[in-house]
Amino acid sequence: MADLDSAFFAAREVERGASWAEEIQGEWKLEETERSAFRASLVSWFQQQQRDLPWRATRDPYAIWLSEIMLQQTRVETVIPYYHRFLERFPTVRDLAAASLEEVLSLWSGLGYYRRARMLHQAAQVVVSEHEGEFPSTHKDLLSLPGIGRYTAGAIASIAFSEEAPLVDGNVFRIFARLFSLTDAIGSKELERACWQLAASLVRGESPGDLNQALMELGATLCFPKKPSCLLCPVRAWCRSFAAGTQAELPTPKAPKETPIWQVMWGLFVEKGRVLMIQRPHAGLFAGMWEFPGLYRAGEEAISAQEWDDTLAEMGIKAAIPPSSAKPYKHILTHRQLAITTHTILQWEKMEPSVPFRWVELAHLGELPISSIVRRVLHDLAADSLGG
DNA sequence: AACTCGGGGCA
DNA sequence: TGCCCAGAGTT
Repeated sequence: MADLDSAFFAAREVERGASWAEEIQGEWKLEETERSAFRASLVSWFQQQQRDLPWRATRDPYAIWLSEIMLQQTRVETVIPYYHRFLERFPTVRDLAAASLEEVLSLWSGLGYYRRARMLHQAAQVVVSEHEGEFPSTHKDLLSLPGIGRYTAGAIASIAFSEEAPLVDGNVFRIFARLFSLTDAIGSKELERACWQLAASLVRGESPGDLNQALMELGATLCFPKKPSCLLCPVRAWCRSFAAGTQAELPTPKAPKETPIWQVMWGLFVEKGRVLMIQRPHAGLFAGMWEFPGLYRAGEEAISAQEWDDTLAEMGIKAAIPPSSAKPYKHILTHRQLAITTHTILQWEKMEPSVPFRWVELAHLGELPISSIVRRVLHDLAADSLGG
């Protein structure tokens, strides 16, 4: 394949790409002719090859905003069904602002990073109360909304309002690292500064939204983290790491972080086809989401019967029989691993929960804000209850 | 600057 | 299993 690459790729193009990249690395400055040629190649490719994604069929800033919030740290394929459900239920920002937080969290259920849904809801209410329902149209005003940071403001401003606002996401970090052979690690201040500066220098010109989306599209469809498809790349003539054959080694990965193990024990209190659920605090992990009475604790060793009893007693619950029918689950998060044990409990002595609680029918539990792992446990419980 | 915050898809 | 994904807010 390396031979095919070199045969396919003209030496003249390599030299041209290398000199352009050196110039960038030296002074963060490009000749406008080179910049224009790069933009033209990239945007032309994007306009011909772009994927048919739902949020590209609209010019509604509200819909574009919704898609960008959902796409934060979340893959396109995961977002698509959520995007359709949200727009169907909340066609306008006023509909979203008028909804309850619980309903918004319920529709967000399973998508993760639930603070996004809270801030989405808050931002919708700000748009209605302070902007008369008209979505802010400038990068500066967008930044002031909850949940809209540097990237999302750039995305909405450029895509929905054609503002020359730069944007850098995970794709763009990777592309610039390869294009300019930037060896600083992902997550480093040096790489971040360099990439935002490069993005700002490139977004000048016509169709800034297409330029920004083209960069991300390139990362998503060709410039993969592993095994990039350089033969199909519209801008490989400018790619310094392709010329050097080092594209597979970039970007430099960040040092892996530890993911400590947490023990979780949940009691599935079942009565008449219903299960007892409690609501988590409105901040922190799974904020405001519903789950089961129990406890979380850091560490490798299993939760003891004493810890279990004490925790349940504080909640105002006392089981009549010790936990039995233990069922283990493993749930991996970005920054911790949950070793979960569930116990189905059919009898109890005391049931006066001191925290927000509900008895939820196993038959229909789609209305409740729950995490993905809680959904899985409930699904298993329903299957076990109905099956035997 | 480091940490917190989900979940899933893929080699 | 490890990596990483159209990041933002808090400390």
